[in-house]
Amino acid sequence: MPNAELTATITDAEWRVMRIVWTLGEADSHTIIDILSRQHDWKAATIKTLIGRLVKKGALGTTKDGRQYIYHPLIAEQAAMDTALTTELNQMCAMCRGKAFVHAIDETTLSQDDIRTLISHLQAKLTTAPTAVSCDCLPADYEGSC
Amino acid sequence: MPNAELTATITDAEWRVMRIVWTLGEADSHTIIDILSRQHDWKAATIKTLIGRLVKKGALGTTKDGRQYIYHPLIAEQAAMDTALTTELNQMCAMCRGKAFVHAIDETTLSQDDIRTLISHLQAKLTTAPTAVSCDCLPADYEGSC
DNA sequence: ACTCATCGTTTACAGTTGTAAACTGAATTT
DNA sequence: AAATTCAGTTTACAACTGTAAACGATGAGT
Repeated sequence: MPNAELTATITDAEWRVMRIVWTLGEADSHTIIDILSRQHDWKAATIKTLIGRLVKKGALGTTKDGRQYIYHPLIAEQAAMDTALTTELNQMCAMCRGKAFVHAIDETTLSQDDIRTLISHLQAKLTTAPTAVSCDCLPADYEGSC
Repeated sequence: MPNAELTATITDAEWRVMRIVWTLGEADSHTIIDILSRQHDWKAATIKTLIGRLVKKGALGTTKDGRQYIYHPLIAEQAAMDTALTTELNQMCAMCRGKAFVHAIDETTLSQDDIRTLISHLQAKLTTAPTAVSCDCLPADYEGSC
């Protein structure tokens, strides 16, 4: 059950490895290398490096299986995604986040269920939402807006 | 009018600089350094480096004003945010993006107008949305789901 | 004219990331 | 037992990042 708190961050390339292991639940390096060396054109050595780094930073755990290891996630996929997205958003101007969401949602394929969930969360939010969100890019003694 | 297509990416630290210039519309280095050296505890030299890199990579333009420069954005803030968010999302499993949105929206303060816009976009999307979005983490010949 | 304060540019340097070859030890084959 | 084959580990290396000191030119004050 993956749930550890990750110290380091997972890089873009490492993210590809995690997606394979998250989806399969667990995988040996042969499988990971087989899939990734086709998806991208990465050499086996490259993928081995990424796996090694993920183990070292605590994102993947290992179970010995004879000569080789079986890798499994130590962090949950949804939690990693949530954190990555929130971190990205928090870096942006608070005032502009809403429009960024609109754009992202327009660009993303979502299931009917996801859309209904989103609508209901948004409707609930509406009752307590502020009239406006102000720009937080400047210290208090400067004024301005995006 | 900022609109250029950016070749390189803007890093986290550089993003802080851009937010100042985006918000003020234009700024001299003294202003940028004044604000940022307080927000973080960056030395003036650090901020100068970041400004220089942003000019070199085409994110900031300059206008000479006597001995110094006035910096102005060459790329639009909303476009940069949209791209950053979409890029981040596209790196994740398609099946899990909806839940990531739900989490992000729960965590983000949005204005009533933003929420209404989001709801209306979502309602429009609902009519053509698929029943489910499947996992795209593996090649076709492997099966599996997040 | 000389000195001082600046502003922008150069140089610095360690850590991270992408990309991969080389090596090492154990298991499998002959 | 020797040779071969992998799986994992070490080493490599350039580019990018965060962080900053040092330097050089130019305008301002004396």
